[in-house]
Amino acid sequence: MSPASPTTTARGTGRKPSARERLLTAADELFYAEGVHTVGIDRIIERAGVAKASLYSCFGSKEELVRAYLENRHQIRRQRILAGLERFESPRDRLLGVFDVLGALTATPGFRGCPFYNASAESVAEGGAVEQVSNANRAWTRGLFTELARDAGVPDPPALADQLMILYDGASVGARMDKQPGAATLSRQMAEHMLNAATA
Amino acid sequence: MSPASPTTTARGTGRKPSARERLLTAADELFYAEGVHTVGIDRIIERAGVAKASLYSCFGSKEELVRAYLENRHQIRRQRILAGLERFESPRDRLLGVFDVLGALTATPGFRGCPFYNASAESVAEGGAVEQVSNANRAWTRGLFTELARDAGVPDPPALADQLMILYDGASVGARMDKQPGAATLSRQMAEHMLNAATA
DNA sequence: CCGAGACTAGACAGACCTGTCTGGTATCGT
DNA sequence: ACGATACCAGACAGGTCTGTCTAGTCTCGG
Repeated sequence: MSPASPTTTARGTGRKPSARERLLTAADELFYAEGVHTVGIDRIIERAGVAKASLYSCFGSKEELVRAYLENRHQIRRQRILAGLERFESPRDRLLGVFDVLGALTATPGFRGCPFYNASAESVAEGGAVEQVSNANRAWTRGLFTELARDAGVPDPPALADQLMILYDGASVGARMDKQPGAATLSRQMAEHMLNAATA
Repeated sequence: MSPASPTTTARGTGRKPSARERLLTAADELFYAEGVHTVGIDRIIERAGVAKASLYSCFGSKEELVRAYLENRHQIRRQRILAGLERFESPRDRLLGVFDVLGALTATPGFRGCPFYNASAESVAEGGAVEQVSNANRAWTRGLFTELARDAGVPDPPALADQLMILYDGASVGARMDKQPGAATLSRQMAEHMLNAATA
């Protein structure tokens, strides 16, 4: 099924971006900015400067391209969060630091909400690629919160993780709909509050 | 969600639902279940048992039909929240009661998240009908929270309203993505917590 | 009875969609 | 030199989309 796919970096170690890489970056920009359903194949291959046959040779179908787009987003977010957490030392700061990263994320120009939720709102298929990757990303985030809560010495880490998920989602939605990144700092304060309540 | 939608220009309001009403209920069901972009005009007129010319005679364009769908949703949600709040007497219970209504909402079969956010995630237009109605609905919800917070004697009502918006959004997203309505009761607990913190 | 308004049925145009296919070009390892 | 591989350019098929248009039916007030 996978046609010998060098997932991230193709051959020449950063020299010329391969068709697959150009396709993926073009898809990332367009899909996130306008939605996976709205953007057609032609728009993507035009921006990537790639022939249509190459797209179908690399990905097989549009749905698989959408899956690759979301998986790429997942990996990037994962790395960004983990990298952002490195500067904190205490488990408590690391837990709250997730909301700092989210705050930086929502403040970037072109922020348009959670790509997984956005794609999910457009998708029709019940168990399709969108739902799979969304669930995986969600499970990872919840697992991270649980782990960080455990490190912070919280008595019931999964319970706090559920609360933090609500704050995380709420901040993401608020930043998109209200077009102001204040929601993230607010949710950070609320997370701190819930953390204090959970440890006390 | 709720059938029996009173439309604005319904003529006799007597017995047979007019073409406009049938159109609106069909659009409501299909748009919410599958997305405003995914569902085409043909699906709607087929379900409504209405000719295509009647649709364009009533609404003029698909975008206006989407606007009517969202405005209808806004009115219904507004009435449902206000009706659900009547049984509470103390301002404090009324404020938290919003999350009870949300909990009942997310527990209904076929719940698929916030219709405004879903439509917004699909829409391309920047200042189109979707964005207008979404902003109106959002402003109303925030205003309601602010008013209820003021009634509850909170020192800074808008600040608490912003926090409650995050919880409200987070519960809506969580209930949709995790397919379980537990997020609403959880967010209610968190709202109670923030309310206590704000009054203290 | 008659005419206006609401409605139905469906063909049609023009655009866009995904996906396939043919054919041509360039680069690279051997 | 030579094949393999990767890639580009674009025509094409078959479908769906919104929106318009013609033509006929039904109902009701005056």
